Amino acid sequence: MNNLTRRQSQVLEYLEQCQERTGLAPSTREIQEHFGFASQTAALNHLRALERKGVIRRQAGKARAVAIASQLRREQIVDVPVYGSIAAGMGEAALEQEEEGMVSIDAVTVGLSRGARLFALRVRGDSMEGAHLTEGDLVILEQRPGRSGDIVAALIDGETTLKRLVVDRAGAWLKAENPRYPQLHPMEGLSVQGVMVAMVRRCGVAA
Amino acid sequence: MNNLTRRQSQVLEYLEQCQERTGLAPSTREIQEHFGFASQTAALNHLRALERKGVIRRQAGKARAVAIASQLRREQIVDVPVYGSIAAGMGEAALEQEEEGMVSIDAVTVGLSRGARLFALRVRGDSMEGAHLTEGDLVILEQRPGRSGDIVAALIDGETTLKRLVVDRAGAWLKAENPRYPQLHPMEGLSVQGVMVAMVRRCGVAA
DNA sequence: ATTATTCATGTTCGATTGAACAGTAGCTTG
DNA sequence: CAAGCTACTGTTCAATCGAACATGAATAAT
Repeated sequence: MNNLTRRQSQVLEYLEQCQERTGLAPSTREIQEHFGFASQTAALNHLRALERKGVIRRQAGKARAVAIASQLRREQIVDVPVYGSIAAGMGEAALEQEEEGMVSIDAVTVGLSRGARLFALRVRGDSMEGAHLTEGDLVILEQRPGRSGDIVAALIDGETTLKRLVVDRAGAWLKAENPRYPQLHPMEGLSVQGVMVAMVRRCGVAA
Repeated sequence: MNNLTRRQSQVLEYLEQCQERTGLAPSTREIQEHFGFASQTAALNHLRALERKGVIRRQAGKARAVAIASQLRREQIVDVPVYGSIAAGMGEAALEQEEEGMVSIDAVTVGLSRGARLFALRVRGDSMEGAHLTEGDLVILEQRPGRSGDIVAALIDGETTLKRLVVDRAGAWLKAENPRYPQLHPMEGLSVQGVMVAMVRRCGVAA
């Protein structure tokens, strides 16, 4: 795969750098200037060599028409906003506000359709330990109605928590995946804010 | 944020579409043709409007110099190759071959430095349940020597497994985070293939 | 020794392209 | 009703830019 000459690697690296910084591919003359070539043809030849080796793709005649193959092959990436840990009284409006950061991940590995409204919450406490969720885990949820057995972020009697949703003859209620926590049967109402579709854990110094 | 007119949204959508398909921003004349404008100025004005509203960034005079702001703000994204589940006798060479797919995730949320050599493995079995890892979880590992307490993929007596690394007076050994599994004390040697730095779980129909 | 490849210079050509200028029309706001 | 914004048309200009051609030199492969 890496049968590139030193110069070609340098040019490729410069291309990646440009696209990360400016979102834009450089023109042949910009490449020329960056490497101190006396001729623009030198840059053009390197681009042609990289294209021949399949590392980049170009479109004849068009300006700055350089795309890095590895980034095109990549699956679509979704940006998921992270709202703090689960807070009481979190409504639709509140979701828009308390943005804490972003997670970007490719759509395929988390198995979600583009267009789905997503958000993420950080797990607090150990009430879902039985479902292998622990303090600090980042749960990605989709805003849609939940089915029995789903892990959901739900608003129950004015407070929002992450629990497993159970629907049976007794109606809908929430079950903590930890024997030390009680089942939650709604007094007034239960509204599902989102259904867990994926999870990301970051291991710091110690897991 | 979304104080865009209908046309402006359409143009923005077209820009995103172009960059996803070709990795390239369209020229004003391509925008003109796509929307059936009779004048190229119409496209240019829409770009100017989008820039004024902060949705895109442009560079005066340069061809196709359109970058979508939300994608520039995004953190660097790393591509991690996924090798199947943990197989026996997996060496450096084997790593290069049995590629199964790719995970793309932003570098910040998994907390890893760019340049680190990364790979991912799918967890098989329940020997690490105590560390909240379960069947099907995708563990992201960095190729570097492990420290005591790290969860590592290690080659021990010719077989590779995912376990917690413990280094004490008795030397280095592996500990399963599940009381039903034995501790692994190496007979011949123990070589750490990678240290767990993050984990991604995908929830299918049922979690 | 010959050939191919890489890396480079110097120049020219024509197409692509952003930008500017001069208008027209509809629609909303004060 | 004037002012301002959106949404265009039609035209011109000059800078940008890819591409081609001629040429040369160093290195690796055959």
